Amino acid sequence: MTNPRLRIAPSPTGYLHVGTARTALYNYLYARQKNGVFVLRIEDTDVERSSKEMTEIIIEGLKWLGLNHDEGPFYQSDYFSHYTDYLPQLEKTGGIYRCFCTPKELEERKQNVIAEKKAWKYDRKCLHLSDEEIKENIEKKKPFAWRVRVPEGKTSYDDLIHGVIEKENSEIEDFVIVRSDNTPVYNFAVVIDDFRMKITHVVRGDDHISNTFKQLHIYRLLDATPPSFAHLPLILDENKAKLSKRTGTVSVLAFRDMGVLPEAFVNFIALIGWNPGGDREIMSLSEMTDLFSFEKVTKKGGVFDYKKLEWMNSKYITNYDSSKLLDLTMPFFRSAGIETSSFDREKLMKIMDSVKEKARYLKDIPELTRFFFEDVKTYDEKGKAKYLTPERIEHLKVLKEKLNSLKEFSHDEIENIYKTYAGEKDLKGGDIIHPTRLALSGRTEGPSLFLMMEIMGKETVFSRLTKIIESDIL
RNA sequence: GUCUCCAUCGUCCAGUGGUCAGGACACAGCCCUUUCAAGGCUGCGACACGGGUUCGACUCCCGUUGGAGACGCCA
Repeated sequence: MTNPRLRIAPSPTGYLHVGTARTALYNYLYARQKNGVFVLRIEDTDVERSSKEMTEIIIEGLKWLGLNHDEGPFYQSDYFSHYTDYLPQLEKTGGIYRCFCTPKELEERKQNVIAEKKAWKYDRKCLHLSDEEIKENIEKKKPFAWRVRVPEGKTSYDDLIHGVIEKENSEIEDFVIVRSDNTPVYNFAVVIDDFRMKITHVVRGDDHISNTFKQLHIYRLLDATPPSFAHLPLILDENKAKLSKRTGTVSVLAFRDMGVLPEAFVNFIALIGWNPGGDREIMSLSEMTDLFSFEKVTKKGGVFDYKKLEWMNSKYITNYDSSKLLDLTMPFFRSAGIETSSFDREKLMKIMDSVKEKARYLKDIPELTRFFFEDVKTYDEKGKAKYLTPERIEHLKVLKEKLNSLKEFSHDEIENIYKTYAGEKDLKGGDIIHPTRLALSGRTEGPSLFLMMEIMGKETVFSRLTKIIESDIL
């Protein structure tokens, strides 16, 4: 067998949906694993709802995730004529027919049927038109759509995830493939595209299972071998309904903008509906590529658990390369209004390292590190009462003197001063550490104090200590 | 309403006839500690129900119930 060809075919809706991202991921993993080709195709046959910007957002999202495509992007709207080119061929088979019913007529008949509490399906009115009637309608230039005539019998296929799925043809209506304005409908465009692009595996959401039966009939009329299908379980919201814009964050780029690392996001969504077996959870894209298989994809829809994403993201941040982390965090400093230019890169990386394991999102980092960059303006109220007692400020005075004698203002040296002083005065470390931290950062929590002092440097440490010692802050 | 899919802790997954039903997130407690985190330990917590098949069912079959999805000249 030749190398597989897979595709992701999003419709430009203004954002890259989390579900689409995961579908893209599984397509990508399989294509890469089998040395296949991953195609990007934009399904914009609904011209009114599509735009260039929307398409770019999707491409940007895919790029952020690192799911690079090999071919495309192709735009369905560029190929409108291709679809209708197949019409004569299809007509010859007798498998399609013209439908002159107007949307309005259809709607009326549909309502009548529903009123009787019956299931609506196209009533085949136009299938029974005589040749003369058809001719007459055409001469009168009455607009028409093309419908597929679904034959008697059953339609079935072997889904890579669900196994054999079967449906009575009587349950499938004669569906439209070309609108009366001569544009193709989704189900038709998809089949023609997949056929022309020689797609071998169609991997998409569960919600397309019912479309699959219709598409199978088009393949039949085309006399083409259908691709393999894999229908993925849906990603659900807390209410176990299909994740939608209404019920949760659905845009992939929104996660980027809150400071989720792409690797963490990919890892997380991969695990909704798939697992290589066993207890493995943290995996890179290339590891997943080796491990992926459709057999291991779950059938059950999975809830998008923000808490677990948060955990996974913090884990990734902790283990991330400091330099890369810094680059990705810069925009967040900017939007937090923090000026970082007075620090060199080495120092900035140290700052990153000091808070790496505390941040859940990149957007947390500016607030976690603000005091490194700006003077302390406010001091934690509770901390002030608790730690900045006169007695403790006395300690700070002495400590400041001792620090002054230091040749090297480093973590270890500073620690030595504090430990020794605490021992001499029979104090607990916290008795001098907490007041110092508060004086230097205005806060009661933060990075390890001695490390913090080393990063800040002697000058800043002294000026901030002085401010506390000399002011009547109490 | 019709059709299709699905069914293990609150959530994400392991499990493919014999397991004390395992891990992770979340939650609770304890430990560590220089605060906050992180980390370590412990706890809480599930095979939807009813029939079969079998020496034996979470695992196989049927049904019930429940949930979801699709029923457009949207994609």
